[in-house]
Amino acid sequence: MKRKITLKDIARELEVSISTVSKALKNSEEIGIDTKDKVQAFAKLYNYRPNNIALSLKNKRTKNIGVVIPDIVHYFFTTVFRGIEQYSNQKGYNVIVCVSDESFDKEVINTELLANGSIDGFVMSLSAETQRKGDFHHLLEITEQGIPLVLFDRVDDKVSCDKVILNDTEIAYQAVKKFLANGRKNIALVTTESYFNVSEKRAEGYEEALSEANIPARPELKLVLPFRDVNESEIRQFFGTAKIDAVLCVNEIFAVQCMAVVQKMGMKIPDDIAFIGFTDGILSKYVQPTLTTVAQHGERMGEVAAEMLIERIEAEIDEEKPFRTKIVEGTIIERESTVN
Amino acid sequence: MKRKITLKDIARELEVSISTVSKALKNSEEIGIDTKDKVQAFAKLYNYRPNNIALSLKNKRTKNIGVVIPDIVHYFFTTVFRGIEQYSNQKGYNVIVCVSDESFDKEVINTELLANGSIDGFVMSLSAETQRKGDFHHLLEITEQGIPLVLFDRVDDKVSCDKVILNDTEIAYQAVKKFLANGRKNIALVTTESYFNVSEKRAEGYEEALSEANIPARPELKLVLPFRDVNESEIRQFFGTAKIDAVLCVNEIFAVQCMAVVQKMGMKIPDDIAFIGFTDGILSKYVQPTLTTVAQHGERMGEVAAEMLIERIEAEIDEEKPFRTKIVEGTIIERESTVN
DNA sequence: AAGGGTTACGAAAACGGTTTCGTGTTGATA
DNA sequence: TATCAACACGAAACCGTTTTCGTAACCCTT
Repeated sequence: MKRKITLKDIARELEVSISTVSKALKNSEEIGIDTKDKVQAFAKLYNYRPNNIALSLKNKRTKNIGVVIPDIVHYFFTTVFRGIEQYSNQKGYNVIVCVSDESFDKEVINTELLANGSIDGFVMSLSAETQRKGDFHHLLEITEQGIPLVLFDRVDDKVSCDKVILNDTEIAYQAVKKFLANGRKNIALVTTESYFNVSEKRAEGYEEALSEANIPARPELKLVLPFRDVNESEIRQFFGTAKIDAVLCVNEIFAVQCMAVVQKMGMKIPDDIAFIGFTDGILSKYVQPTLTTVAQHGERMGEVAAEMLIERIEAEIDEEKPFRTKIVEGTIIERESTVN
Repeated sequence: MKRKITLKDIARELEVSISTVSKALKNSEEIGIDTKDKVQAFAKLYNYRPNNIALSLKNKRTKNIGVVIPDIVHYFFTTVFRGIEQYSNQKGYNVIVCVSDESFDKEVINTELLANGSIDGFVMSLSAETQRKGDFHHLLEITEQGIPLVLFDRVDDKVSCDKVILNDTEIAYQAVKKFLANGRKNIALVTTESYFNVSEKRAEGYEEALSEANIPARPELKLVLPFRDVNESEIRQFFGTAKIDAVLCVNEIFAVQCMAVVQKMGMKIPDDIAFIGFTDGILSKYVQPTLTTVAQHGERMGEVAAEMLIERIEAEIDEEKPFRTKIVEGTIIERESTVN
């Protein structure tokens, strides 16, 4: 087993001081050419690499960024993560991921742990529980310590930091307009509990488009599904009761589940009923019929978030930049569930 | 902005030495009760937390584990990652993820970077390119340095370390047996390039089951698809040429793509043709008809991998344990694509 | 009163680097 | 020959901890 070699080892072996070795390896002008050659050759031979931890301690920067997300087995978050990881890596940063699992406590514990020197900044998306409780003290602690923080997708106005979000309201509005342009009138919304800011905003876009078309909002056209363990009978009852010819779902899973139910009920997609979902994941592409969805461009969001974060990390200390909110524009990808 | 407080700050403020503060916070017997109270109260008030980096340097352990996987936007790897993350977190470890993106170079760069002190051990799955090249020098370097390494799923015999794999051969064998028991005779295999050890092993199971049933292997029943960008016409031609009544696919995407094609060609699933895939992801559950698949229990694999890794990390230095290979048993989840 | 054992704390080294600030040696200059 | 840069290198501080070891101060013993 070859132990890792340190500056001290090289210094001892070559009978020079540690500082000389350090400088020689950085090609400092201070060191004579012979010594430099000797040190560099030795270092190369023994494959010397500086210890990251020692560097971090000295430089007070770890070149690590912390990513805290509610869930990793979830297409959207996964793509955002990829964006973050790619951009960060390319900029020389590593990524430490913590999954909050939609739990407030886990989110708090993870952030506090990482905040003690392990990372230079955070990219986060709030857990469901955090959004429901509206308790952001842990984020306040982070920002008060001067640790840069970027929130994406699941954000909250009460937290002041950089943010990256989708134009949720606008794109939901556009989706409904598309239904309307298609002659659909009875447009339903399938959504989650309202404490999710994104669902809320998508609902706003939905209502806006309807009211603009002078279609009164009808509560019986709105179905709120639980976050997990959706049961089919609820869906069946919803579509059995009201007359519906178009459905906007706030995610692709809801859309696919609803499509399966209405198909079993004998309706034809998109002739009798059209669907648009959010999250352009694999499901949307492969389900039958293929689903028209709003591509949220997760990878792009991740890139943007990482870019903003690293910019802050590397900014001069007292460069008092105001917080920005960047908006990534969704794209409606048309597939079989709407064209007819 | 509240700067992070250090031992030195507390020591200065309370006019005691740094060592006293350190000991007082650890409730050392050495320190008088009054001093302890005073220090602890002060530390609590100012929310003192030890700096992780300094601890890492001192202790020579980071409590970080490195995870290097080929792809993150991929159901199987994502679930494994979740398993790793959950187990590690619960054991007090954080997880640094690097995505090799199926590239050998990225894999090498990432591992070398992390190996310089950033992590206490690795969990990895080999990139496609690494498997194709058969070059494992970077892994050798890691293990030679005494850094624990656990490989999962995409492993190789030439690397000596702990491993976690699926019983690929056996479960593929069982899947084919299931087809046979169902009266199917013309059983196709849809697979990837052979340098993937898992595909290779699944193919072995497939062939074993056939030869056991005295069915000669027919090369025209084997379709090799590229890793990405599958084009439909190739699939169409395959199913148009040979008479096939059952298909084993080495992943769910292939299965879903093939199912879509054969359905368009007018075949009925599962009456005319049955399908079994690997990777029990969301696609399998939601596609029409739902797909019978081999659940690879990614989360379990991740847990097992993390457990083995942490065990090694925390083992006494010279505890010469032999390397182990743990096998996670797949489960065939029956759905509509096979029952009839 | 000298010796011995606690008690309660501090000094310093160590982890592995970087960097500032000397300083001894050399050669050139006056 | 005395002076002075320039050169080439080393000592030491520092980052924030932990931990070993040393040692004042006190009390108790005889």
